Amino acid sequence: MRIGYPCINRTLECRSNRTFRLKSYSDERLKETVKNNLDCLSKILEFNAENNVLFFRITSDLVPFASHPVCRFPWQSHFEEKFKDVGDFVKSQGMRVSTHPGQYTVLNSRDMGVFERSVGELFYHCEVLDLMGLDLSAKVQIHVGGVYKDRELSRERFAERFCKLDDLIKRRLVIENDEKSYSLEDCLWVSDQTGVPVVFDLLHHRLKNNGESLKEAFEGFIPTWKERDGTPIVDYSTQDMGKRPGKHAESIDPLDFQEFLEATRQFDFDVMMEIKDKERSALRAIELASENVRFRG
DNA sequence: TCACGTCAAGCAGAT
DNA sequence: ATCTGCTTGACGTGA
Repeated sequence: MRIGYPCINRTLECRSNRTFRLKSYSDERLKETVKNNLDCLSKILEFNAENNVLFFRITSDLVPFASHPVCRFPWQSHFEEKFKDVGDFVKSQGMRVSTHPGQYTVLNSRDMGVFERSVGELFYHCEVLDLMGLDLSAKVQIHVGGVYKDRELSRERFAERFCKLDDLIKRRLVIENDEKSYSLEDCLWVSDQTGVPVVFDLLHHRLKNNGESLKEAFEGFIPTWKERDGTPIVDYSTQDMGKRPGKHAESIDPLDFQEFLEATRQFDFDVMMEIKDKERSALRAIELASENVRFRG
């Protein structure tokens, strides 16, 4: 079991998700921002290594506007060495990284323009992981997408679109259950049609499910991960009490996390701690999990 | 230096 | 019809 956190480190001064306005785009601006972001990513990964954090989600803003037509600069070749260095460090530490393209990536959209832009965005995320020289356990995680008043038809459209994707994308893509539209059951259906692995999001599952126990849920999604996909991934978070359902808690609830570990102890998986205070809760989770024999840290 | 309106993009659900 | 939230605040103009 590896434990990690998404995108931002609040202890360090630097940020790997610096961006700028589209209107102020220039190749120079892009170069400067990407250099900053990659340097900071290195610092975050070094921090993680020192603290036994072996899992990390890389921000989608690493290369701002990478999939936008305005960006013609060959950032791939310009930063080739740097990407490779980051990837070498990840590998040397036995770490795993993932990415999570945003809400605008909708593979099953009825609008072909949206679909095509989504493919471009997925291509960018995969390119970053490829440039780092990482194996196929470095995943790109998205939701199934829109419902358009017909969930079955729309999840079917996702499956059809997925099958036609370039293998470069297909081999890294994984889908995650969400709290409104597509439950674990829907994701497993899509996985059955396509072979895509399923990330299990605990908070989303608590908000939208089909009555499965935690054990049944794990027995469902774990087998969707094949050897080359690496260890199955779980997004762990808890509800921010008193706030809108689905809002992530400010910090880890140690008791809930320990209960969760206990309830799932027969399974091997990596955990992304989706908690607002980022690395702080990840470090606490690692402490708690260290008492558990499964933890590789 | 700071306040605050706006920021590439889609969709669903609430207001 | 308009606003809010998503993984989430930060950019950048104007005073």
